[in-house]
Parts: sequence; C-alpha cells; structure tokens
Amino acid sequence: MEKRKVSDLVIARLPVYLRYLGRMSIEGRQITSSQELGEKLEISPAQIRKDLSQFGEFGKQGTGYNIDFLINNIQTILNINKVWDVALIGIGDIGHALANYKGFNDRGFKIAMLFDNNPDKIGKQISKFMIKNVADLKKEISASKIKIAMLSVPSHVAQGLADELVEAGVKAILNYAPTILNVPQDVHVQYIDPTIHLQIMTYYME
Amino acid sequence: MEKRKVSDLVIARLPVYLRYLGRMSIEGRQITSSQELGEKLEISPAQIRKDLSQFGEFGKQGTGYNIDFLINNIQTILNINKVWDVALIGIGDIGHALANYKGFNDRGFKIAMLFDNNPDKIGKQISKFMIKNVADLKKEISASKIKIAMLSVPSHVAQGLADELVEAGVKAILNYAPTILNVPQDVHVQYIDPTIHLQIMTYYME
DNA sequence: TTATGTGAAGCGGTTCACAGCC
DNA sequence: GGCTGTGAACCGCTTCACATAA
Repeated sequence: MEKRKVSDLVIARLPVYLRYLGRMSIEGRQITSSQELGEKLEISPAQIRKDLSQFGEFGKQGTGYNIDFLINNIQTILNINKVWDVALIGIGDIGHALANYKGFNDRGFKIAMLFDNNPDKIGKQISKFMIKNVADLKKEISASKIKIAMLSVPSHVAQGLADELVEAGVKAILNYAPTILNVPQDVHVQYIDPTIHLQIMTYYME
Repeated sequence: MEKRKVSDLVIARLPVYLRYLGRMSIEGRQITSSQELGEKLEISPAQIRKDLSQFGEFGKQGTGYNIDFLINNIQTILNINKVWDVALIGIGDIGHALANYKGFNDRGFKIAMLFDNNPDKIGKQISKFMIKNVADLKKEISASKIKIAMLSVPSHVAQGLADELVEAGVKAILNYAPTILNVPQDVHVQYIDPTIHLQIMTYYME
C-alpha cells in the first residue's frame, strides 16, 4: 500500500472527523453526510468530501456515508486500528493528569510506562503503573519497543530527554514543554502549550 | 487604531515568535535576525519578515531585530501588555494541573477564579483560590468581568457550560473537552485534545 | 431526487529576489 | 556588506459546479 502525498492539513482534520463520527456511532446513528458533518464541525462539505476522496470512495451517492464504515476507514488511514503504547515522561501535575486521562481509551492509545527523576515518586504507583527512574529511560523504552512518548517536563530538560527518546527508537513525541524540539526528520513532534492558544485569542479581543 | 485584516495563520505564529524571543531576552541577548529565528523555529526567514511587516517596521536593515523592542511590539499586537484574568471550570486532574501551571505567569494570564460542581471540592483552596460552586458561575463571572475561561470538564457538560460562559460575557474559551463548541461569532474558542495530536503523528508511522 | 467524487477555477499563503536602508 | 521590507511569482489549499451514481 503506497502512500500518496497528502497534505498535513488534511491529515490534521481526519482525527476531528473521527472524533465526531465516534460520537454519532455511540448515539446509534448509521448514516451521515458531508453536509451534516460540515455543519457540526464548521468545515465546508466540499472540503470534507475532498479530504476523504483522497483515500478512497467511502460514500454512496444519493445516500451519504455509513458512519461505522467511515470510522473504520479513517482509523486504518491514521494507523490506529491497533492500540499504541505510549510512554509518559515527567509525573508532575500535567503528567499526573495525563496518566489518569480517560480520553485515550478507544482512540488508539494506552499509556504503558511512566518516568520521573524524583526519588520520592520513583517506585510509586499511578494508574496501574509504577513510576520508573528516568535514568533508565533509554534502556526501558528500547526494550519495550514503545514508539510514542509524551513529554511533560520542565523546558530546560525537554531537549535532553527528547534526544534520549530518539536514541531509544521513539518516533513521535507530544511535547508539553513550551519549547521547540530538535529531532531527526523521521521523528514527529506535536506541541501543546495552552498559553499560545490564549494569546491567539486575545489578539481578537479588546 | 484600526485593525487590518491579518490571516489567522499569521496570528497563530506570533505567540511562537514571542515565546522564543522571551527566552533569548532572558539569556541576555539583544539582537536577532529573521535568519536566526527561522532556524530555531523551523519557519522560513521570509515568512517571519513578512509576518512582522504586517504590523510595522520593527527591524533595522543591515542589523536585524532588537529583541526587547520586538517582544514589546508583539505583546501589544496580541493584547497581552496587560494581564488577563482567567476562569477555570472543572477542577479534575486537568483543572488541577492548570491551576498549578507556572507557564501562564509573565505571558499575559493569571488564573483568578476556580469552579467545580463537586460538593467535596467546593470551598477547598487550590493555588491561592477557593473553588466556587459552578452553580454560581454566571453570577460570579459577570460580576468579575472575566473575559477568558478554560473548560476542563467532561464532554457532555461542556456545551452547557460554554453557553453559560457566553451569557456571562466571556469572549474566549480554551476547551479541553474533546468536543466542538457552538458559540456566537464574537466568541473565540481554541481546542486542546492530546489524542488528536497523537493520531496526527501515527498517520506517518508504520 | 439526493449526495458523492472531482476537474477546474479561485483564492490565499509562502517563497523569491531585490530595492532600500543601516 | 548585511539584513529588512515588499511587490511579484509561485504554489497549494479551498471552493465551485456538475457529471455520476444510487
């Protein structure tokens, strides 16, 4: 299955479609349309059709899209048919919240390994898993073959830990530290920084 | 001061510039260039120059940009010269992490009011503030004139609370619930959903 | 009739390349 | 000489509008 070049913008919308389709499915809905999805998600129907059409013909003309069928296909496209194990580095307040977060379940991810550098935390249990010593990060992650990590550590140690993650074979990092990470081309990074979202909004305010 | 129409994409980059400039300033740096910023932020120098030029001429030809001067100007553009009070709705794990988060300080925001619906939590103290009853949300926020809220509540109550926030005069909502909010045109919403970021990355993985 | 899938058109954002200024 | 600011060129994304299929 060769991968045609699809825009990052398209890929970023697929999870949004999927999230809403999942809700519809739970509500027992069977069919939807680009029209309905567009209204709910505030995206043009043409956009949605064009996005989906890049990966196949998932709809039926005159009818619309079968919700469960579409869910299945988007999951396949996004590679989340399987469940990915995720390592969590830094068990402060944010790390704690992520470890307990229910929103990964049934969306393709499971936190499987926790790390911290604080001796008071190492060995403690959170959400079924024992917190490991970050000194063992490289060894443990290499051995476990985990490919995804979430970084919730102070900015000044984020790059160093990202380097270790890369050496351990991690290919995707979700970074909560407010700093840009340098990683090789084949490693993906996404950023979450609430302040940036707030600053975007204040631009439009009085 | 009339506001020319500037693309949302430009606005979304300004906080990223600002974050890095802030770091440089702390390190004692005085001058930078679009070249240097571009390398650090993985954005083309031409893009950075064009973005900034939409708001004024902040640089000196042959020299570059004075960092503190540029910081000041971007802060003014983004409306974060003053400190904005923010209300936090939902003091679960995420709310707790946000209440304790140090990353708002000196970047334009201060959490000033906390709400929850859990009687065990109402009246408790977190991070200098007492948790108020969410039943009083509208009254309290209207009275305080707070314009920004962060929503860290379960999805099924997010829309209802967003409606109340809007009625109370809130103009910006940072939504941690994995659901799209319906709000009037003059109210801004930004979303944080870690699962979506993870799903974007798995697309590119084997 | 209804709603998808899709070339073509339109629009907007990014990059280029250089004039202008320090 | 060096770097910004900026029209112009370029590129890519979004929207349009309709042929197609149910």
